Amino acid sequence: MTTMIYTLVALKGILIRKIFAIKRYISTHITSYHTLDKLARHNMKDPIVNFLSKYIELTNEEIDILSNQNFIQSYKKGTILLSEGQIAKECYFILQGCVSSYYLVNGDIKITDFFTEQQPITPVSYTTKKPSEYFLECLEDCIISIGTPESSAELLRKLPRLAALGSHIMEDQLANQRMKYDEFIKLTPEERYQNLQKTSPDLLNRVPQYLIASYLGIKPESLSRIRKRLYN
Amino acid sequence: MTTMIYTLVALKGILIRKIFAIKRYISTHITSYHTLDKLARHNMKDPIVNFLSKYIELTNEEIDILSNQNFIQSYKKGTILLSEGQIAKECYFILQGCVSSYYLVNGDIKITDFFTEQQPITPVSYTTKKPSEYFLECLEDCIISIGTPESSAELLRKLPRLAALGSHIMEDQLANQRMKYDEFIKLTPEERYQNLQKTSPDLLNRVPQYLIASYLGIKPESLSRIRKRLYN
DNA sequence: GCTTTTCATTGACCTGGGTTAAGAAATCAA
DNA sequence: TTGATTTCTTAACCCAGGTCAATGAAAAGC
Repeated sequence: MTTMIYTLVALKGILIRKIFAIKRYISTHITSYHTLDKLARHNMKDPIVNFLSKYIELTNEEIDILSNQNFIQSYKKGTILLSEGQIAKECYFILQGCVSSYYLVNGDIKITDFFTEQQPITPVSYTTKKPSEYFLECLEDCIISIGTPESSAELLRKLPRLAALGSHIMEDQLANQRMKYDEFIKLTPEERYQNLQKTSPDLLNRVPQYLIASYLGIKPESLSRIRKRLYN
Repeated sequence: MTTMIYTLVALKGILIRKIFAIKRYISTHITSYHTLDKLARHNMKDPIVNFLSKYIELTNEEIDILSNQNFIQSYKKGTILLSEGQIAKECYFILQGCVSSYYLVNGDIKITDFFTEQQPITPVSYTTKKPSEYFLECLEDCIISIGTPESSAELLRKLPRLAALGSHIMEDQLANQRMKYDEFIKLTPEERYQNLQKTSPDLLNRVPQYLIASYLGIKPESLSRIRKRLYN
């Protein structure tokens, strides 16, 4: 029940119906115009509708309510959204940019996930209220919709129909998590790299290779060798 | 929503209020008395109450309804509950015994999970209605409570209060799955073995070592060497 | 009981990834 | 543009785990 609400938080602030609204926001909050360009390039519009339409159809009224709930933040590349030991007070939905989650074990980084546009991030620490064991860090300048327990409760009060969504989304996340684990078990690092090339080639271009290596469970040098091997 | 119901299926048939009931059942369905002994040894009683009490308190009336819904099956060691390519029509709750889930990749087994007493099994294929990619197999003689979509729907009709449970359980499962993945990423095979010794020493005694090895992501020979290394 | 099959261990050798260190290439800042 | 920093590649060497094969030990079948 709690998580049902919590995952919904991720949806709270997301409704941006026109790209103009985004542009307006950016011009007042962001110095760099890089991000603006990217937004235009990616032809980003109505991210919430895209996301929610996977699960449910929204009435215009509901869309309005959602869009009025927006709390959007922008972060510079390198910003740490959540640190080890800290208790997460927010959850996120990425409108633009890329965020990584990683453990710091014996001084080096172990990437467990990359999150990009239209992905919700619900830190374990957010639901458990215990200190986080991992970090969340912006790998690019980001525009992110923020959710809190209060805001999600309020949203649920206004749109009780969304309650059913929570478990749908949870279901998807569980399936994803299972797939990730199973794939990791089944494949060699080399196969995992090839898999990544197929499933998310974009990541390989926007994320530094040494982070990709970490994500694949190997060292950057090994990834170099694998790439060399594959190109022959 | 669907999974909320589906996970509940796992709870459907579980209510066995007295060990006598189990014994009665066993004596009519199982030839070997091994299992009976084990039940007595493990002091097994009210498994459903144990399990559900983690999430909710049940009234006597509810307990009665649950116990009337029981559909319990026994399986011989080696029985395959679900095969690759098959669409799962049931989900399970283990009353007694041990079940493994594994992929068959290039002819050899990759264990992803062991399930034992009081654990629910909801195959991915059961929720997605697509052919399963992995197997479920009894590693011991098992007594298992079976759930189906129909039975879960019926149960939910009678005990709508249980609906809230679904997402709780899902939440737990998601957290577990995440932990498993993260641990796999962070630890070496040797560390994973030591971890297993700590967290579930029982498994090491009841499951053959070559399956443990597979679960740890290594070959039996390597596990032998690791054990040798650790004992010096 | 005996036989057969399954499981665990050991040894010799191979291989892919880790480690270290150096240099090249790309990115960033001024 | 230039210099500094970050990221990527290469090479040499090491080591844990994989592979193959042989041997025991333990279970399972009959």
